[in-house]
Amino acid sequence: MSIPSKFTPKDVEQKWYDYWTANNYFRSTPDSREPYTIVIPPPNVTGVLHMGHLMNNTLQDVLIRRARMRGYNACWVPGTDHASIATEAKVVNKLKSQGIDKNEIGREAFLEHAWEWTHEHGGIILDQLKKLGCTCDWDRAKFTLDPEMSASVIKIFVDLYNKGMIYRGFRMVHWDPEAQTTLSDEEVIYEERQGNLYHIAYAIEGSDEKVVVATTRPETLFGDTAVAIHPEDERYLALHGKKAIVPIVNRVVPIIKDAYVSLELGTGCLKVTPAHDENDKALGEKHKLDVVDIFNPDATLNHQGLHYQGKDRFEVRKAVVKELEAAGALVKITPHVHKVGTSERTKAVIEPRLSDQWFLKMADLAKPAIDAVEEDDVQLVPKKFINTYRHWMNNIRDWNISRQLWWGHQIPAYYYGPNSEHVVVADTKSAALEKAKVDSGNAALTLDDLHQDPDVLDTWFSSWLWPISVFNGVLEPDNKEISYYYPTQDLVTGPDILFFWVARMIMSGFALRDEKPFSHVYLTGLVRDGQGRKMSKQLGNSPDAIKLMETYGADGVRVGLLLSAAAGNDLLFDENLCQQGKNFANKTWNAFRLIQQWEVDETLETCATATAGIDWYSAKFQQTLATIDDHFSKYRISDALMSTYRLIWDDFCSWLLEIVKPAYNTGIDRETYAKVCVLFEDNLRLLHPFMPFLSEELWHALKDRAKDEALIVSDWPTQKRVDTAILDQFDHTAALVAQLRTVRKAQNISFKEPLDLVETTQDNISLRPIVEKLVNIQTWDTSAKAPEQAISFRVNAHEYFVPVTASNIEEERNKMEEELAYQEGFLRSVEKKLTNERFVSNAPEQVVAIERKKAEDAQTKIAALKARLSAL
RNA sequence: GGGCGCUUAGCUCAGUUGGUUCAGAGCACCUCGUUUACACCGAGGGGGUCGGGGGUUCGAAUCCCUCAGCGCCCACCA
Repeated sequence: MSIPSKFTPKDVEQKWYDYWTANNYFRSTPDSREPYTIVIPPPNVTGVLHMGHLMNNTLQDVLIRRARMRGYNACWVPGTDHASIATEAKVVNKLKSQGIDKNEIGREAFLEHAWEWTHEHGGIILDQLKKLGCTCDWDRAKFTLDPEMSASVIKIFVDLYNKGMIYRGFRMVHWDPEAQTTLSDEEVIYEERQGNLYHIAYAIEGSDEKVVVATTRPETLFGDTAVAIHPEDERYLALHGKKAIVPIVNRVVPIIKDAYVSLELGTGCLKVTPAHDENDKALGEKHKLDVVDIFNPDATLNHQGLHYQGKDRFEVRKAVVKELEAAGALVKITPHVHKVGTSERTKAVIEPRLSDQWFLKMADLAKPAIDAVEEDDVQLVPKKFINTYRHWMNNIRDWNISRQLWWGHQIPAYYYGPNSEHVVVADTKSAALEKAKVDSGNAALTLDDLHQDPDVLDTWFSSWLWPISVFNGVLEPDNKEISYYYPTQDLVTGPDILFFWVARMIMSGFALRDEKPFSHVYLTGLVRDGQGRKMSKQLGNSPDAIKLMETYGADGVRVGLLLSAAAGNDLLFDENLCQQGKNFANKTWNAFRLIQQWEVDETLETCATATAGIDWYSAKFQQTLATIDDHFSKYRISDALMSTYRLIWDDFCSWLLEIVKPAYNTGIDRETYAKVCVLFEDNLRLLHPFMPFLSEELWHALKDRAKDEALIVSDWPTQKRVDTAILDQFDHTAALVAQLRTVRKAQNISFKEPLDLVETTQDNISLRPIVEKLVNIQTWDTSAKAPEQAISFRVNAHEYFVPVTASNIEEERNKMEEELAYQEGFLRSVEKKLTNERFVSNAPEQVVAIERKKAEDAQTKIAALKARLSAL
């Protein structure tokens, strides 16, 4: 026997992955089968595998593998995302470390660096997915900046612009001073922070009076162009019609009256900075106030900041407070907790800023996307996310899609005219020129007169087309691929990008194809550490995915992740679960070793024990298969795995193999051996989606089984009628075996010493040979006469006795008395219910009958116990 | 501030419509075990008044109210 007792994943993982690849098993092309499609949530091109990816992609692979086995044309489309802001930030940092400034080298040179970086780090993450066993159709791998993908993005922009859905607007937007770009609403994360409320006195023009405003941002006073009060605020009636003087800048500004101002908050008096606050901007427009922008793009102050020009906003805040204090204008500072918007990517504090940006109108897009989810055309798993989704969609705002970045799809808008005041939007610059000539009536325009908008599109503006663009459905809406694969079946992703991505894909699906992009959205939970903290690089609590796979094997890690991954529930990652996965691999491996070493003896007949065991397990398998299929249909993947786990570990290994196992030095009959092998193979089929490497290895290693196909493309078992009678019988048998083992243990009788068993009730169980073998029964007397000195126990309605010597009688008596007391108590409680008039008259007959039966049984037991006790 | 969700064994979680099969699973724990697949194992076992309180009902982990704790999403409030 040369098979090692431990399964070593390293030896087989690469081998089988190469084998699958060589045989093109992941490849999908349209054919007559029904498609089953998943598009991968494209990871950042320069990213590395983290726990979330492991989780996500394991789930997708499980679904894809099972679909493939069930005869679907399974297609899993992989790819990567250019991740505009994230990648650009990385490249900027890299250049900075080399002393290179992005703006000095210019756009083209910068993009060269970005591409270099992309080629250097790009695709690593896809290779890591291969290690995990992911069966993506790699020939289909897409990158959001691929020419075809980019052309799709540009075409959609142009189309939507022509339909009037994309417009350019001067708006207050979220500005990330670190990345120096605008962000969409979704990219801003609000954090609660401890700050201060600064009470500052503004002088009233032509008087010695002062008015006190409260602000969290004193540094913005340079942009103040008004002071606002509530028109009916009795405290400030005297201020009506007066003007205030902004300290430090000594700007005279009007005191405006607006009901927007709250009487309760702060001092009831508000400084108005239209350039740097959305509400103030609204006030400013209403009251025709000046707009004074005080910031540079990096959030240092510009010339409006006077002597603070060039200094950072937070530095200025402190300095301004000091200056105000020195001038006696600072009334007081009170602690104040407020929400601060930060950039999702750079974590920088967001600055509201007025600027020209491109927006996509969302309201009309949202309608069909809301209906689809409401009507379950697109199912969210788990369902609870529907509330969040609905709320967001119903309150959707226009999407700011332009970014002041270079890495991405440059907006196909071209400006011309003396002050670049005219704009045309077209797929190409030359097309734009033709349009501009028509628009302007100036045929003399040349390409040099046109200047393309320097901004790029939000990364999600390419991602939202993903399920369509990966099949080239934008450029060729009727091509064979998109017609066949779209809509896809399942999408597996995290709830953190429900709005960023999922909702927008649903919208684009209906907008572009009048059809949902997928039928189910499986939203995984966040992977957290043992203390419930989010896994992150900063905390250093995220295990190295590759190392994890090296330690536990890819199969072990897959199992470890899946075991505690109910949809939508955060999962507290615990390496012990990977260990459990590894142990399970080893257990299955050893089941194989056992079967493998059996020698077939052609002279042997099939014995009754083996037949009973195989009949039972066949039924058990069918029953479990139905359970597993049901779990899958409800996307309860970890339950499906747990059912598989218990089927193999408990039912197959602990019961069936022990039942059919031949005695030492004897062979096994041909039929039993063959049947066990078939059952083992069926187990492997169920196991394969979860543990692809181990199962494929064993599938091929099983002796005497000629196979011309790989497990990965074998058939998922089909459900047959379940023989429930044999399952009931087995439950009885298993309970009897357990009882007899307990007796052995209690009486300290070794397994080698055969037991005699007496039963007073006629036991017709057909699985009796199993009991005889597993607990070594010598005689089984059904004479219905209880022996004098014996241990007794019941299994269901049957009473059994094991004759013993006098030594343990006293213990047995105590046990019986305890049992008697329990049964009498139980009987009392049931009778109490039955004598309750209201219960008997109100409860359904069936329920009452059950209680009556319980009482009857208890009475029988009590009578028997009393008889036994007196006989002892 | 608004909305949603969670609280069941030491840990992570199942518990569909209130009622046989409802108080469960896995891990952990305890006891015993070299019977030649596996100690990454086997056999057996202990453990929860289902967050607190109240209500509806013949009957509640399950429905209602309330309190407490936790989490998530949304919101421009100085």
